[in-house]
Amino acid sequence: MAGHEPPASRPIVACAVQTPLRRAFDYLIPHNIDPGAVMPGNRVQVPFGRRQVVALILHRVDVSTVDPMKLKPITAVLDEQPLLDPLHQQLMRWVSDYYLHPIGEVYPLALSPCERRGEPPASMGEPGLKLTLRGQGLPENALKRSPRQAQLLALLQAEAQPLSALRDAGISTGIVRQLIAKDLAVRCQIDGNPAWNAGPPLPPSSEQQEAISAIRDTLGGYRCHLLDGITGSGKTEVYLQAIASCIAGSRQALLLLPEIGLTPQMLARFKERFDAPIVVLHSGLSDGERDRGWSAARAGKAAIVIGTRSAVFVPLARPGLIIVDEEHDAGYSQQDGLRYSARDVAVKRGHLADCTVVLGSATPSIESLDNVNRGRYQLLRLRQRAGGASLPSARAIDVRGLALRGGLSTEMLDTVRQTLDRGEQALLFVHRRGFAAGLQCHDCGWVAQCRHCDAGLAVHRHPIRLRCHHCGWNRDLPGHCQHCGGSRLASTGVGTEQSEAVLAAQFPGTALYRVDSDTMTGKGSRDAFHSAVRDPAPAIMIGTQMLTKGHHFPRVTLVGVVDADNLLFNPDFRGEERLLQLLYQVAGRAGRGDHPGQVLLQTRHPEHPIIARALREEYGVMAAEIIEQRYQRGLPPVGAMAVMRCDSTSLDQGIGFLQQVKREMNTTASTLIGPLPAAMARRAGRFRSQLIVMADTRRALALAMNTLVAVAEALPRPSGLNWFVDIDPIETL
DNA sequence: AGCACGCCGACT
DNA sequence: GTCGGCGTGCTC
Ligand SMILES: [Zn+2]
Ligand SMILES: [Zn+2]
Repeated sequence: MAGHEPPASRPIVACAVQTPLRRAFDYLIPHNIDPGAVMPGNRVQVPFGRRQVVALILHRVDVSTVDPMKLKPITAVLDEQPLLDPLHQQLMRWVSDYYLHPIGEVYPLALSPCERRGEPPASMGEPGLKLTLRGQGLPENALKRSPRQAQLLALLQAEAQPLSALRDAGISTGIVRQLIAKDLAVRCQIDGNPAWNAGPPLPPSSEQQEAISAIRDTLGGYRCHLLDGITGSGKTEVYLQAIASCIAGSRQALLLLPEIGLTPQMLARFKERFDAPIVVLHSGLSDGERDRGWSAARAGKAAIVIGTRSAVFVPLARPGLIIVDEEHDAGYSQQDGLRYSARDVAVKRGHLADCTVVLGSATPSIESLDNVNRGRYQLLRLRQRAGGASLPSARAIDVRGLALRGGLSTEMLDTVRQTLDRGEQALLFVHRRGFAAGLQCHDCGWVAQCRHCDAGLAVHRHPIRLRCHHCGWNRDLPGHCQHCGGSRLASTGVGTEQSEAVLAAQFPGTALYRVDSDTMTGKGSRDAFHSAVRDPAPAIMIGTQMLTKGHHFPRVTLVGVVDADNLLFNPDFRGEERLLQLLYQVAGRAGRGDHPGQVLLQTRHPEHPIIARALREEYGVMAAEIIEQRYQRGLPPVGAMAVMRCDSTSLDQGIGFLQQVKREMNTTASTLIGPLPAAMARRAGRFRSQLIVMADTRRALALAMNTLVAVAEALPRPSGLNWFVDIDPIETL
């Protein structure tokens, strides 16, 4: 079909087509399309197999390696101007190369939902309503017979209104429709506030001032700062003032947060400070909202973009500053599809686009601290808490041989009581949700197992069921042991529900909040909890890690870690780093403001080096020791690591495939470990295995991984088997 | 991943 | 007879 005319006479372009295939696809530019209109970063519609798809132009191709008879022509050019500027194309190309992910799946991450579908980019303004000429001609007291319509008319007579503002004013869409039907009003676009102003800053401490100045001095070029600031030291104020400087130079600022739940309070703080367009981008928004925010960011209309990990890919017309808050947080690492670290992409982006990058954390990652040591990042430290509040005191409770109620020792319960008696609040951290971690037969040791995973089932009370926390499978609570028939079944390990029940009985009448993924289902429950927390009355908060993320608890003076041992013997090489970060983050919730805080750790291993010293030493001292250990053991940040993972319908199939890949790799520049079954080999009915790759240098790792992927691609793929690679994996289990 | 083609079992 | 099961092969 394409071959009626000598194809070589037409120009050829390489395109990123949305497909998991790890290559670009070449297309001809037909006669009816001006080759000048086909620019890199433009979207085009192309035939692909038997269907038409949206693709992005990568570059011109002088000599295609594809059989000329197979080349097809582009169907249509979808954009007059490229949606991705050359720097952004370079970033997306880097992501594809670095993470060894198909280019056709990487490029669309820089597009909004409607752009991915091939639709025109969204217009920037907010959808709104304005009066027609006829509506403008009405007298001020018109529509008296219909008070709601009159109210809307009055609002519109003042000025055109965004639909969201009308909703807030209590005007239903029905009223809007009625005015439109009467030809008094029409839908329109309301442009955002064009001002880029910052309100007065809070007076900074000398440390904050130093940090702000250091960041300010590097604006306009690439520099990465690590803002190492203990909880309550005012990192956000540093962000605000650095951003104020950035937008004063009419460059845009991008602030990344590790999870959606942190955006509302950050946005509130930003709206208070800035009279400037702020765009929020995360997966909790509707497609339309994302489309509009995306357009505003790319057009340079948005002064500030606040978003979660995927927002690192949003095009910005004039990027000036990229901030990654809580940079140590695992939420920046995507765990499926393209396995990227938004923090690492942010740093690369800053480097390519000459932006200043700020990584902020109270517990910086080992990688970032190492980058400071190597002189790649500049360290900015905040060591004082606002208002001079003192750091919490920490103590371990040795619970060996103690009678526990709901996992709580008498000492813990007594300290909770004292805290409440002083009119203060207590926060208790339990590692698991549900009532108990497992169910075991007292007579034969049988443990209730998930049908689809190599994992035990957790006991839940509301409703009463056994539930797998890895796949969601659940069953009723058995009355008898499934192995010996005995009836003495006992729950093992404590979950949030159990501690909650004990606390409710011990402290009747005291406000008690449980925060885990079972109670924090909707947006409403989260909001309700956060407003409850601001209530100064004595209260107990109990929950999982969810409770530790970034939130402010001004009245909490006691933090209890109910089962500190849970993270103690994690075989992953990042286990200790995780534990340390968790302990310091949890402790950071205690004693803000003028009340000193205390932290209690319940443990059966009080002699464990981390438990014994954590929270007495500074985080940085403990982290330095972990870095030292990593160097001794030759683990990241020394050299580089990657994993090829496999999931399949049988374990042998996965291991066999990885073995075959390993056999065909004759590398000396890297070390291959495995293949080995994953820590939980069977999960949701799939068997997981992995091949770990370690190399002394990034370059050697990239080389090895490229070959590894090429080998795996060339191998026939057994049905039901999936493989993928994970560069800089956050866990190797 | 889609989406086709293709070749064998149980339904109108 | 054909509706449909998913094996395997291809996409510029
Ligand atoms: Zn038994
Ligand atoms: Zn399961």
